[in-house]
Amino acid sequence: MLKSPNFELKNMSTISTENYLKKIFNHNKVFGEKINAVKLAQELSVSNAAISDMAKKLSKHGLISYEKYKGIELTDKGEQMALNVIRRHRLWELFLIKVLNMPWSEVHEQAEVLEHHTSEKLIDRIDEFLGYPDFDPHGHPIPRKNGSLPDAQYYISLAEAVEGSSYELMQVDDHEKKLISYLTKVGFVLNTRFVVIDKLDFDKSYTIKFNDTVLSVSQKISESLYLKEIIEAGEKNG
Amino acid sequence: MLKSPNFELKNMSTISTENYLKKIFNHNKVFGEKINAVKLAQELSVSNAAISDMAKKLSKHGLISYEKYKGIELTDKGEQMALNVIRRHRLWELFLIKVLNMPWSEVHEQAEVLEHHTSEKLIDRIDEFLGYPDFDPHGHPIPRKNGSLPDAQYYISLAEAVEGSSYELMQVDDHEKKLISYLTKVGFVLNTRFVVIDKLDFDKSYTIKFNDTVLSVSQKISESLYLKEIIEAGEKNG
DNA sequence: ATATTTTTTTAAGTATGCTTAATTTCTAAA
DNA sequence: TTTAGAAATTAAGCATACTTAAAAAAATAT
Ligand SMILES: [Mn+2]
Ligand SMILES: [Mn+2]
Ligand SMILES: [Mn+2]
Ligand SMILES: [Mn+2]
Repeated sequence: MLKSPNFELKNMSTISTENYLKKIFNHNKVFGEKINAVKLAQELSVSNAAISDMAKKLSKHGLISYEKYKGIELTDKGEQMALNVIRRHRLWELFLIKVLNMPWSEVHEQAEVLEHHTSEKLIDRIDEFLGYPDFDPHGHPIPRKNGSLPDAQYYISLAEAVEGSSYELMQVDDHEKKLISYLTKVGFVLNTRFVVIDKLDFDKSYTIKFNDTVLSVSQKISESLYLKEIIEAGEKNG
Repeated sequence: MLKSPNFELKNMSTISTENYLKKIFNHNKVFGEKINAVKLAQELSVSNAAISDMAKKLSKHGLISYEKYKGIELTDKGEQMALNVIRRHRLWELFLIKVLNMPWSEVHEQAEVLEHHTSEKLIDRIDEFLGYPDFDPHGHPIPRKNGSLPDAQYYISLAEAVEGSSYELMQVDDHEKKLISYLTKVGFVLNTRFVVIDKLDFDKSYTIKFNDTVLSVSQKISESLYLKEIIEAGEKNG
């Protein structure tokens, strides 16, 4: 009997593949289109050659469909796997913050690791412990056990906010550790309600007020903060 | 400038090395002597050649001292690393059981993975959450952050117990998932108090009674159960 | 239609951590 | 003290997941 050839269709769930699937999924979610190979390489900080290799493997295992020069897309199977990793990631994030009081700024990094090392039974326990939550601490929806996603909430970014209106901070991009540290330090955390006092054309910065704090927010930061407008009692939407 | 040679003295903390260090430490703890290479290979289910390779690496990094044909021993540095892994393992076990209600029988396996993927900050939070416990759910001491070990408690195994005496179940070997499932099923869990009713010379099995349950325990199982004798009020030890 | 640029693949090589098979080194028993 | 048998090492190879450099393929611009 011959030695088995390069690789048969086994598990195919490694840390690397899980991270590839997640990136492909997220790009599609955010931009509504397939990710192309060069972009994926940049996002994952690997060479184009690495993408080429990996794309072959993922295709062979039926996790992506890849037409070269056209982009990479998840199959249903690949999407289910991606959702599962994202589920583990977001449940961990919430758990680390809510239960273990880890700082908001450190939680993403640790979840990025734990997401690959968590059995189904363990993640179910965490889910149960948290009361089957729908959103993670950054406001992102947590995929359910069955693979469905809670209704996405479409927030506007602070960069789209209007002077004089009131908002609640609902979501923050979680990949910039320093940003999250900063927001925590100044007390501008999730669910904080604030008013936009001023919008400076000069540098596109915003001046906002929450509690008794007046804060100037640069354009760059304003693009990472997502808000829900607060309609005051008595006002009518329309 | 030349490409860096085979390997410089970098981190040297990988899943593999952590598991090697743990095994070396535990053997020494249990048997009071260095582990020899062949034994280590068996324990880790790898070939002797793999041990040879890895022993070279661990030595080069100052984590073990290895005299061939004489055995492998941890250096102080290696021992601190081992204790750290064991700390993470045991804290996770306790956390998974106490906080997340995972079944006793599944906890070891999951901890075996998580121990390699837990930042210092996270494990400190878990430690704090649990109130800086001294013992894990199998009765084993949990190394402290500073590397010290709570005073080991020396229990006797059921195989050494005496007919007619009362005991409390204090510790169970955690590597046999099936054993732990079984004990849980029959209700013979940690801290159960029981009386040894009978000791059969025929097959070295024990008959014990706890609550209203009478249980026959085979020799093999009896060797994995560790007990503390209960001195009844009024009795005197001596 | 042809040329340029971008995208993609191939080829060769690295590191980790294993394997089996062959060989060497050492211990211990006769 | 020779020697059989452990114990340990070396050699060659595999799998994963990367790298750089070179080549090929397709898209785009002229
Ligand atoms: Mn995150
Ligand atoms: Mn990750
Ligand atoms: Mn354990
Ligand atoms: Mn382990």
